[in-house]
Amino acid sequence: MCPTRRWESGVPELPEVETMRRGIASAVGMRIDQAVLPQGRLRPLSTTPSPGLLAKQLRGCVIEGTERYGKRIALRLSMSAGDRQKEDRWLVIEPRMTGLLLVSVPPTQEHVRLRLSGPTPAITSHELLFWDRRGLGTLRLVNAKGLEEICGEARLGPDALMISCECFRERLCGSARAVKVALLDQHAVAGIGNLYAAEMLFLAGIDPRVRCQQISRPRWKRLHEVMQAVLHEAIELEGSTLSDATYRTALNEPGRYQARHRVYARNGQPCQQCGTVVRRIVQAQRSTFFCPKCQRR
DNA sequence: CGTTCAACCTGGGCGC
DNA sequence: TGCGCCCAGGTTGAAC
Repeated sequence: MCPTRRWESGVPELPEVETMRRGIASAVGMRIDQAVLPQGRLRPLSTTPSPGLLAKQLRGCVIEGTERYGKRIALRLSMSAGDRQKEDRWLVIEPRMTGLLLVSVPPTQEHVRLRLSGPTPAITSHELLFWDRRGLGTLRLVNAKGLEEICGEARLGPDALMISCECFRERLCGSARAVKVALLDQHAVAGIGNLYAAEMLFLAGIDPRVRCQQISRPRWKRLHEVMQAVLHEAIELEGSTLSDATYRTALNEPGRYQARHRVYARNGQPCQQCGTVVRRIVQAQRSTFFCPKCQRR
């Protein structure tokens, strides 16, 4: 395998989505005066028949708060005063591969603002933008029951940042699957994607091919610790941006956790800990990166 | 139960 | 220089 090949993606996983959620805090308390949705994008709008209707339903709603469920963001919306009899709704945003949430940046002395059109979205004041280059992301407007159906525990496992060590182990330890594959299962634990799975397994010293059943209790404890440490550190550094075409913060800036990557996309390069060449294998049709010496069965 | 595969997409890398 | 194929990965759903 050519070591120079760039396995760069940098898609929104838990740290990136949490950074987006924190980044749009300025929109909380604001009313949606107008929603403009592109026609023919944002594919599976299962609970909202068309972008036009969704735009109509959003108009007048007040953004009351933001929540995150794994890799999804839910904006809690209340109806405007005239519609007070209606129940709260949630706009559930799933960025998937290339979805971005951006807020307008109040102009300051340091900014030169050029309003342009083209491949990047033009940002104007007091706007919240969802921009998705590849159009795989989804927006769904649901009530409390709908939120439970798509983000509840029947659908998503406990959030990786919140889950206790015991619960984490119990949900995974009986599985015959390779631990790397199991970590990506959002029904088991929500929020982990391909990049952070590789990083946490490296730090825990666990071979990604080991079956969950074969992992000892102390190693589950270690994995749980490094999982939460990695996710917290990645949130502090506002996520990972591996090429300028992918993830950005809500202020359209790159994340900084990529400087901390130990194995992801480093195949062919020496392990920073032992010098062994980092390997790339494929598990469940996804790239897995690991150090064959530091990570043991 | 677990896995494999295809589909949804675009843009960058690479072979020819 | 350029055409066309391959590939990244989150999620779903079907087939085995």
